[in-house]
Amino acid sequence: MEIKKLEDEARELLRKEFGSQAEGFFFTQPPPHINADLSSGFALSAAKKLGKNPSEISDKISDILSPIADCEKTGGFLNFKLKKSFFPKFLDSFSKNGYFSDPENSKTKINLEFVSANPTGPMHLASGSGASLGDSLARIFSALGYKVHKEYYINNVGNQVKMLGLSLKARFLGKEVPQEGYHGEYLKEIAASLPKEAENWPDEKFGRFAMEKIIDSQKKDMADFNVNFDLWFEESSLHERNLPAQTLEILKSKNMAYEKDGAVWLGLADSGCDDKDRVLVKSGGINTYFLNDLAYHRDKFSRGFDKVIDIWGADHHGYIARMKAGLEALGYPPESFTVIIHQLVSLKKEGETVKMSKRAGEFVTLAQLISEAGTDACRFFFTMRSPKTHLVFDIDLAKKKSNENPVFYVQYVHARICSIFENALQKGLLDLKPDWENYNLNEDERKLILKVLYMEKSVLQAAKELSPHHIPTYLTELAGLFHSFYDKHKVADEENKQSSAVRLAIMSAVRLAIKRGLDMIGVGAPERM
RNA sequence: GCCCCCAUAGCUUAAUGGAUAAAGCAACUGCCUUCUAAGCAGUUGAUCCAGGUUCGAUUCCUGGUGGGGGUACCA
Repeated sequence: MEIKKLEDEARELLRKEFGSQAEGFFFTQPPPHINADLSSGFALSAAKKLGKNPSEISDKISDILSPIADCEKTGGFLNFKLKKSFFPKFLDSFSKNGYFSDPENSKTKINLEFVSANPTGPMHLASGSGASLGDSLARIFSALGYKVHKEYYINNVGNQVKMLGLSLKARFLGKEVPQEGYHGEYLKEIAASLPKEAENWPDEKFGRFAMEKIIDSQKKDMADFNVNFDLWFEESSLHERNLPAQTLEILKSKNMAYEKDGAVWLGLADSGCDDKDRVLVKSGGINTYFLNDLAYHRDKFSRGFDKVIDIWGADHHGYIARMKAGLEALGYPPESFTVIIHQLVSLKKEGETVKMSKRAGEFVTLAQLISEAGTDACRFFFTMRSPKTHLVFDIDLAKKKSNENPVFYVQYVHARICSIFENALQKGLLDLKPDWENYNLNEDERKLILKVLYMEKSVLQAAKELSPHHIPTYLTELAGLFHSFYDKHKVADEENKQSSAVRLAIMSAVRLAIKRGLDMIGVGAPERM
């Protein structure tokens, strides 16, 4: 990552003058009206701490960094122009595989759990939102060199399975589905696929049958959505290994758990970790979901992950304090467990906001959405938004006017550049070597290269904030620059081999940036559109 | 009641405390004999309110207003 290298170099040089304050130095992208390659507000921000005036600091920096770039003061800001030799060096470096990868990161093993929808019905919009977020984050972390493991938790034990079985049985027998059962149409279809001898089945077998069918369809949905998990973890495997009971023993041995009113509680209120104590085992002797969840997360840590990240919908945010506190009680440092909350998706259909509830049976499934709008458009649409935004998904817009989705604007760049290279091949321009020393980049060429250079900022920011939306934002900006460039400048031009060679090198980098960016959000880069 | 999230253009959304707030859609005006018009160039248009911190606030803090979510011996 070349900006990072430049910053490291700069800090090294600045350390002699500014000591540890130099660590706060970094480059930013200059605003559009400033004609520069890199900017820094360091002189302004460090002035107070250093006890010097910004102008004085700027002069020093300008001197010190002159081996790297030419510096100019504008107000309190420093604006740099990179040396000519930087550009071919950067393009070459960018073209290498693993450009964003840092060997240091490969030491960190990350477990990312997301979606984990209940196996009681088809996936719907919220699952799509969680899947886009989780999978994109995993891809971004991988690109940065981290070891990432994607996991899906299947809650295949408990009362909901029983209810599912009873609901299926009722459908099978043509009877009324229980009030608190599952009323969706999908159980009718599953009932139709039951064998005849099912009339003699015990209730549990109906539950298992329904769940298997549903899990299969969920796996298919995820595959269709370009999301592939490393592990589909079944809750039942926790119980087979007696892990919840072991977890409870550990908590008891640490004097964190106590009995009251016939139930077992985890003491959290006294420590201030949570606002009240929470039940681990109900008075009937049944584990709460909380205890099973603690056991599950203990299992994740025992598999050797340094960082465990969960992605939950906003309706579970009240659960965070409890989980964090519980894991801390089990001895895991708080920073090793992170929960990302993504806001709920509401649905707009024919101008009205539709409430989604599985039990009411009224929802738009992910499968429907994929078949109507396409995986690429859906994933781009979901990933464009920050997880914090309360997304209103307009289903009619997604269906009817899918070509308004910016994903096509970005993909079109890839297709167009592929076309340019085909054209260049026909004209025999592909073997030309750019003569960088004798070529002066025009403003548009320079801007385009710089935009590719700045891609690392977006990738790093997405990873740091656990927010992949910086990638689509970046890609849309890069696409804008490209389309404008394309319209203005001919790339494969037999009349001008010198510029052709340089521009083809630039196009190659732009195409790669688009390809890598789309790949980070699980979207395809078509060669033709 | 208490806790969490959000409020930017007509709509959907961007903007590590920085410089003239950025896109898409919608509306309007132009541009295909030239590497794909799923495109380009241009016009109109925005930071909920009141204080505070700061050289500098859309961004941080406090208090409002409005929306969403949570406050289970449910899963």
